[in-house]
Amino acid sequence: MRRTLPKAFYSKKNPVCVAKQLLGKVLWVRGKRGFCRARIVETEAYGGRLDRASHAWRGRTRRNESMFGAPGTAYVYLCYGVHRMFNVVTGPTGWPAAVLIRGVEPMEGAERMARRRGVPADDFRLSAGPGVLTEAMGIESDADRCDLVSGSIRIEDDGVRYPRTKIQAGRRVGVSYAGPAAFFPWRFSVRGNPWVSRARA
DNA sequence: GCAATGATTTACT
DNA sequence: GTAAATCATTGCC
Repeated sequence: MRRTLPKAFYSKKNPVCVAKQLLGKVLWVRGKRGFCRARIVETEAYGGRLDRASHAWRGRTRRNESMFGAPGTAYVYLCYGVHRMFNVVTGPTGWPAAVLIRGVEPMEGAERMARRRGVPADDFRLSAGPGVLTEAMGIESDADRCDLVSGSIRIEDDGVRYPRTKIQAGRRVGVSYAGPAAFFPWRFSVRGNPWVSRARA
């Protein structure tokens, strides 16, 4: 069983729900240089007017424009001038919310991913971390605003479900500047999975 | 216009 | 543990 997630999956107003439900789903990229699939094992929710950690907290800008776009599209931005971050836009059009994909477990095309990254295919450094998984899967800045329902990057459900006890919630990484929002338990990961990022506290 | 900084990673000491 | 890479955005003059 394999089905591309429909627009309705992404249109829920609360990004936290989508972040939890994305665990176990399969991210799929058909790039100029090949095809790869990987299971999502770590996510973070961002958005709404109260989330000071969100890029949209201060309102709409050229960078975060795509966060206000249609549900089920991509928000890709450059972080620290070095790494690309891949987010899934959620909520109704005009409502700024997104889910950052922070860790994926390779399923298909791992050798190609390994070549891009310069690490062994069975090494977690391949795709455990938001900045490295985009490099591994060949997600570039031109993927910003890409439609995840019909475009060359998609997310599908292959029936895999993690039991509730395997899902871990915790603080988001790298948002200590965000005041109370820094403590929101909006980071979700699969307990014990080696492809979850080694995040600092 | 200029300076500081960040939803990170890696290689150092 | 600390620092560098590297640039768009932001805030302040």
